[in-house]
Amino acid sequence: MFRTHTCGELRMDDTGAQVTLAGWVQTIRKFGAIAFVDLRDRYGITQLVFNEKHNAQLDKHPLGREFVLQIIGKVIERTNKNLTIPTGEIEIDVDQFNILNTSAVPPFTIQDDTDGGEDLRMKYRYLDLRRYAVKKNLELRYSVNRSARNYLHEQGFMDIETPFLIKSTPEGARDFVVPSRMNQGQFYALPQSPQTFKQLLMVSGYDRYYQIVKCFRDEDLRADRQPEFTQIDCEMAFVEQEDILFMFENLIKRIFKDVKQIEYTETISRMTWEEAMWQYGNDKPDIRFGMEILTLKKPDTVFFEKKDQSDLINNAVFMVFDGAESVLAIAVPGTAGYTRKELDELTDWVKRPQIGMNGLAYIRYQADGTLKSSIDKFYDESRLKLIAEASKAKPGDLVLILAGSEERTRKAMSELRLEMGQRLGLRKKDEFKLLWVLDFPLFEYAEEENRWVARHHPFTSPK
RNA sequence: GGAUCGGUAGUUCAGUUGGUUAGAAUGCCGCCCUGUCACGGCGGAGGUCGCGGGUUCGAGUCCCGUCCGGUCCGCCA
Repeated sequence: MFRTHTCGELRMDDTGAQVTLAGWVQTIRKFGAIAFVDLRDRYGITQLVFNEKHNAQLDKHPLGREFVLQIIGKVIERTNKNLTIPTGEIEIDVDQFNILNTSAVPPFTIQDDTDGGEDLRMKYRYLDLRRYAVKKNLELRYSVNRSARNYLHEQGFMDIETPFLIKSTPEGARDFVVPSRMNQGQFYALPQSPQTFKQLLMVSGYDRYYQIVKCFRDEDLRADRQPEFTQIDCEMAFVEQEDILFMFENLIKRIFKDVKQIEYTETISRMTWEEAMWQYGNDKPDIRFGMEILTLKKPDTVFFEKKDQSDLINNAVFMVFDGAESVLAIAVPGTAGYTRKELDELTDWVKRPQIGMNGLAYIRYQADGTLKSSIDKFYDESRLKLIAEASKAKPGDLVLILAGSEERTRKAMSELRLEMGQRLGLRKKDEFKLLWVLDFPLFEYAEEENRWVARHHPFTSPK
């Protein structure tokens, strides 16, 4: 047998057994005549012990990191146990070893906290994939995939493959294109999603379809966005909105349960796209903390139906607010004591090109109930108090105000809110809250056309 | 396409106002070490400071150009 066990499975119960292992050399620790070698494979790490009897062979063929070895030896109990790894109570007293392949010195360390930058790790992807942290990510992905497939299968969904070389079906993004050999000068497009095919399937009566499928969009990258990505694509026929929400709410809960052993029992809360943008300036808001946005001013043209509170800031002859399309505020709890230096630093933060604001106004709602602000010249204390209270500030809180164009200001305020939430430790990594943002367009009856028409939000509205 | 930050040892980075021989950590090599597991100790090698031009007595440092990479905007949903 090439190997009798993996490098992750031997335990105290196996002591005394003769085993054959194969794997990669993780590290070598030499002590005069004896040497410890950590042997790694996909399943774990097992410590090997080499001693004097191997010296002659090792002098001739020294080992190095990432050499591939096959060894035969006996499982023995360690005198010094390492309880931080599952195989840490045993080691292999090596009898014979065979160098299957040597290795050049790797350009970065094969460890969780590798010293390699991203570029280098991508260049040597086959080395990066050996790292535990990367392996963990692939395992997580596989686990989510399996859980979703199991659930959808149980719910009667059918996995149906759809073509990749297709006729261009414009969806908004640029198509990736593949030249056709048979039809010179003509091209296939790669699908931006299986949209038209799944509609075809619905028409044909395949009323529950799913596919975990690659999609291609020839657009520029972002840190969290790639031109090629995978989505869980589903379609149901003969259903209402509630049926769909129920089905996929349970899909998400199932994935959390299968993958992370987390029972998410509460009903997933819901919010319309409009509410999300109004309260948080973001279509994927972090609702683990408050600090909701107060709209002091908004342009008439904007999508929102709610009214702004412009009466709170009007008639002050303050050009920054008067000349701005939108004025937004948030109340940051317990930070009225921020020093001038801290506020200047925050101002610089919103002026960064990534945020792109011209400045930041603030109101300190001090613990004693008095108010101080950077806009004292334009608003007396009673008006400041009205603004602060409209933003739900309490004594001890700090109100931050941004002004500018609607789109940029709302986006900047969303970023500022997240940043302040981060600084105050309100965005706890181990806490999560699921939320439906229902961004499906609302429908309106158009008299003149005698039909229902979708009221799109800005992202899907035609140019 | 635009803005912005970066590029120095195998790797991750520091390098002051332009000034002597460009440093640290880690990795690598050698010697020592029989219980390590981030082993330890001693010693050593390792540099086209992305590239091209300019300013200067003198450039890793300043200026111009160019290439590459990150982030954001545009774009995408």
